[in-house]
Formats: sequence, C-alpha cells, structure tokens
Amino acid sequence: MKTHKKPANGRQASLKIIAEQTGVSMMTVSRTLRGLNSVAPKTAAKIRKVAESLRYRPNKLVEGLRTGRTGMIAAVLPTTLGFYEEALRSIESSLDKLNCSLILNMVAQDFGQDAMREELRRLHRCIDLRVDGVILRPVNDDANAVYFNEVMERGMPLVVIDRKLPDFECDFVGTDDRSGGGAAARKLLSAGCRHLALLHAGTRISTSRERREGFLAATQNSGASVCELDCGSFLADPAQLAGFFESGAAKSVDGIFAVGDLLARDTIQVLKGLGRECPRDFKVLGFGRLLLNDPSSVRLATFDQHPGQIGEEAVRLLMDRLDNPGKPPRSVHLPAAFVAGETL
Amino acid sequence: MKTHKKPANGRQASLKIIAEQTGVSMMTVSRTLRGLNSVAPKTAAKIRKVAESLRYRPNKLVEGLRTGRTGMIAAVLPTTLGFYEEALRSIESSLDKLNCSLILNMVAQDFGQDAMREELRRLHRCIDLRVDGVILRPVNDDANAVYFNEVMERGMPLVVIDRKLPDFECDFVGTDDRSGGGAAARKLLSAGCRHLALLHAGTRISTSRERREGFLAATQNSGASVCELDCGSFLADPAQLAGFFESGAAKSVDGIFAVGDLLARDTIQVLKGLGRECPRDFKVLGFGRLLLNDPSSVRLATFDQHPGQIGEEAVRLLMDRLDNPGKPPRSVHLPAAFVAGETL
DNA sequence: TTGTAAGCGTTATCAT
DNA sequence: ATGATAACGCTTACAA
Repeated sequence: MKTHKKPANGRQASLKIIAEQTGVSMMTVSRTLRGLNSVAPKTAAKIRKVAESLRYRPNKLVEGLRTGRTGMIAAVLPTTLGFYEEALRSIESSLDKLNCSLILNMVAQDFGQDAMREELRRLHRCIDLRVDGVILRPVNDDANAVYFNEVMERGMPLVVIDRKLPDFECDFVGTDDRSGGGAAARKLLSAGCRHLALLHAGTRISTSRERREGFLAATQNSGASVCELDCGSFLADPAQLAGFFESGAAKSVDGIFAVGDLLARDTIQVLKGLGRECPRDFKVLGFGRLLLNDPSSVRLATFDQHPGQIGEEAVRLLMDRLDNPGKPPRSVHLPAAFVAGETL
Repeated sequence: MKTHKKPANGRQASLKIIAEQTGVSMMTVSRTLRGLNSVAPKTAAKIRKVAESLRYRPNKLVEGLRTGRTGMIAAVLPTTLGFYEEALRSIESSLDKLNCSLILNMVAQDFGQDAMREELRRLHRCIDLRVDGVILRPVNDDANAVYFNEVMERGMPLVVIDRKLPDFECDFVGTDDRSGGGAAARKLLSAGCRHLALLHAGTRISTSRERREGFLAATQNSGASVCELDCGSFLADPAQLAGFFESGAAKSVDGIFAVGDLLARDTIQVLKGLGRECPRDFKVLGFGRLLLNDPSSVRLATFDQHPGQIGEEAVRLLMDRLDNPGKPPRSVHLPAAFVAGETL
C-alpha cells in the first residue's frame, strides 16, 4: 500500500494537494468528494482513497466566504447562566441538528462602561467571524443601542430572548409574563389569600414589569389588598425584606407573589426569622422554577418558564429569519406553567 | 435542482466595495484601515469615512484561510455542565482576553453508538471550521480512538481536562486526584475514624481511580479498617448504598470518603434512614465541591478542585502548544483544597 | 503614494 | 469525463 504524504507546514489536506497526489485537476477531486457522478469510477476510487488517507475534510471557512453562510450562530448570555443553562443546552442541541456551530459569549451582569466594552468586543468578534445570526439575552435597556448599531443595522439577524428591549424591533422569544403574573394572582386568591404582597425587581426589566402588571390587573377588583416592594433586582436584600414585612402595610400579608424564585426563597427565610411560618401563616408563589437543582430546600410553588423551549424556539425563529429576511419581526410568548409546591 | 442559499445578511462591506466608492484601489483601502502610514492623509480620511458609514469590519474567515489561524477554540463538555460550568466560564473569559472565540459543544454523558456519532459529528464540524484547537472533557475510555484519529492526527492541538485518557499522549489539566485521595484519608484518620468506607465510581474513570488509589495508599499502615464500594458512577443508587451499609463489613463504619459530593450527600441521606446521624455517628468527606449552589443542604466537608483554574490553565496550555507544536505533551495537576464542613 | 498579481480552498460556469 | 477560470475578502510581495 502506497503511503501518501501529509500536507506541508501543518496545513490540512486540500483539494489541491489531493489533486497533485492523484494527478488530476482540483475540479475532479471536488466532484468526486461531493459525490457528483460525472467522474470515472476508477479515478474516483483513487481520489477517495487518497482523500481518506489524508483525512481530508472540506474547509467550511471557504463555504462561508463564498456563500455568506458560515453555519455559526452566536449566543450572548449572562456569565452566571442560572436559568439560561437549560436554554443553552437546547440552543446547542437545536443548532447541532441543523449542522450549525454555537459560539458562546458570556457577559457580566453588571453594566458599567467596562462591561459595555466587554460586550461590544465580543459582538465585534462574532461579526468579524461572520456569524449567521445572534441569540441574545439583553442585560438591560442601556444595551439597546449597541445591539442595534452593531448587529441589526448590518442586516445580521438578532433574536432576543426572555427580556424585551424597549423601542427595538426584532424577533423575540420569551415567557408570557403578563399572563403569568395574572395566573399567580388568581392562584393566591383562590387559595383564600386576602392580603397580598407583590415583590418585584423594578419596571426597567421587562419580565419583572410585565409579571407585576399582570398581577396588579388580576387583583384589581378582587377585594384583596395589595402592597408591593421594589427589590431593585431578582436577588433579595434580607434587611430590606425584613423592613418591608414589619411595616404596617405588609404586616398582615397572607399571600406573597415574588417575580423570581430566589426572592421567594429568601422571603420565606426572612419571615421565618420574624416568627411567621409558610404555609401556615402565609402562602408564597415564585416564578421561574429556579430552584430545580436544590432538592433540599423547600419545594416552592412556582411557574415553569420552560427555558429549553425558549432556546429551541429562538433557534427556529433565527433560521426562519435567515430564509425570510423581509418578514416583519415576530414575538413569541410561551405560557408559564404552574408548578405545585408546599408553599401554597 | 440546485438550491441556491441566499447570503445570510445581504453581504457586508468589503475592501472592494469601499475601494469602488472612493475611487482608489483595494490596497489603498487595506493600508488605510490597517493604519499603515503610506497613505495620503486626504485619501485616508475619505476612505475612513466611507468605511465607517458602511460599518466595515474585517472578515476573519479570510484571515483564517490565509494564515491557518481562525482564532476559534472548541470546547467539548458534558451536557449537564455541573462541575464544568465554572471551567466553562474561565475558558470563555480567557479566550476573550486573547481575542479568541469559543465554540461550545455539549455531549451527552451516556455512551452508546448514537452518542458516539453525535460527538463525532460535532468534532467534525469543529475541524471543518478549522478551529485552532480543542479543549475536551472525555466521556470515557472508549472515546479514545475518536479523539486521536479526528483531532490529534491532523496536528490539531487537544487539551484534555479533568479525566485522563489512557494510552494517549496529549496535554492534560486536572486535579491531583491521587494526593487528594491521600489527603482525604488523613483528614478522616486525624478526626479519629478507625473504620473507613470508600465509595468510588469504578476504576475506568481516572478521577475515581486515582482518588481511590491515593486513599488506599494513605490508609495502608494506619491501623484503620477500610471497606469499599464501587458505585459504578458518580451518582448514587440509594438501594445499593443501603445494602452496603447494612452489610457486615460496613456496619461499624465511622468515617466515609466518597470520591464525589453527590455520592456523599446521598450517603448521608441513606444512613439517616438507617438511624445513623452525621457527624454524630460517622464523618463524611466528599470531593469536588459540587454542592456550592445548594445552600440549604448540609454543609459537606469536601475538596475544591478549582474548576476555574483548570479552564484557565487549559487555555494557557493550548495557546502554548499552538506556538510550540514540537514540545512534548505536558500534564498539569492542580492541588485540591480541603473545604471544611459540618460533616467532619 | 499608489497599484498589480498571486494565493489561501472551494465551487459555479463555461469549455473541451 | 475532465479541465480552466473567475470569484469570495484580504494580505504579502513586487512594481511604478
């Protein structure tokens, strides 16, 4: 058996090299390896043998150069994956099925000038690689301009997930937070709660804002009282929580909706410190099913946002957008599903 | 019939386009945009203006084609990130600093023919994209051949992390599991334990094997008794555990080393069911600091493997390998650090 | 100071 | 059945 030389200088096998070693033209090699049948069987066999021995693999960079399609999709997610880990998994697996590659970018949550530059650098790298599109969980409103200037304006498809960007027209996939907030209210009401507390993370983050709106709308004419606390983020400040629940308005609360599970968990803890037991003295409902991997903590009643479905749908939207650049942007709102727990 | 795929984004700006719009040659544009000073200031200004208005960004695919360096690094990690989430973060951030992009591949843990094909498909995609190198956490021994054939044999640098591949010469970064196992033994002994149990995950996975070896070596002449259970994996089967601890050998155990934290946690649970309390009746030591995000479970005494450092070091090794292809393969073993807990 | 040509790996198109 | 050429975007080497 004849041994074939490896490509020089560490470069991988190419059509040219195979052509040289078999004494035919590059085109014949190309045709053979693509399975086009206009090649003489004998020639084809020889070419295939050489290609195999050189471990030839087509160069996708070239395809990207020629066709404008690289098969690379960028994802931009928070450094602390948390909720998005499942979304990441489904994005990766969806892309795999489409024979596409995932370029992962993790950005810090906090958003000063430095973080902004960090994010911009990553976006530019993706653009320079000519990714086919970007799936992105926005950090906050301020990021708006960046995404638009750097991605959308070049006609590079962008799918935003989970949090909406205001005044920004592009494809979106997330939870139907408004309905979720409404459902939460109804759950607490039908559990007999008359003094409700709403713990949210402010109105600048769309998920918090819309869950709040849905909740307030659904409690409007219910006869129940509602007091609310803006926690400023999805993470609790125990002191703030304690202060709130000792204040007049919240003293008699018997039903609590927290727009995030972490907020809910810490609330239970804080109230326990104040001598109030859940669910004996009050019910609690969270959102996001974030404590899935925390089997030893209390089984919180919550809402599942199906992050896997969000990721899957994001890829679907992105691919659809690639085929139909003209279409108007679409928003997909997936319903949140109630998950029973021992806190309600 | 030919399916002509449209470009993803109506083609982006190129040197050619800028050259046409400014009435100069591509070379002048190239020089200007690279900041070479051999361009007339007036011409340069005009070119820069056009480039900016077209949002020109250099095409990295081309650089990859020309230089053989794409600036892309592939990571191959288990679908259930777990322990590797922190490694992932540090890999991403290390690559970012080097202006490199991360291609993430997540592979299922279980390893039939299907999983094998899945993995191979992903590896091929990375090769086709001409990634500069691969950082990989092997699934198990059987994967050996794949990695070698598809990656190493092409001269594509491969850095294996955490689990060693037998009979396979390539760069490696992981924990010093042998010393870790030894340290675990000494911790239990100096806590006064005389009847030790070792729970491991078999000898095919290097981490389990070496922790076991270290543990056994360190207990050799200690006077303490040692019984062991092969759990087959890092996940516990409660029934198997219960059976073991009710058996003669393990009935009087007062110190347990589990090669993984999950095993340790479940052991405590199982023994509790048998009426034995930790640390009253027995001490437990885990490995891996896997329950970090589980604040409500028992604070297990364990060993931190610093997965972030593993990721960082893996990138460093990979980059070094790219610059020095000739060097013999290196293995880096990072020490595991004891983490106190209420179980010891 | 500016331009031309060749080449990286591949394929569509047009010959032979 | 096979080959030559141009083109994708860019840079290096070589003119002018």
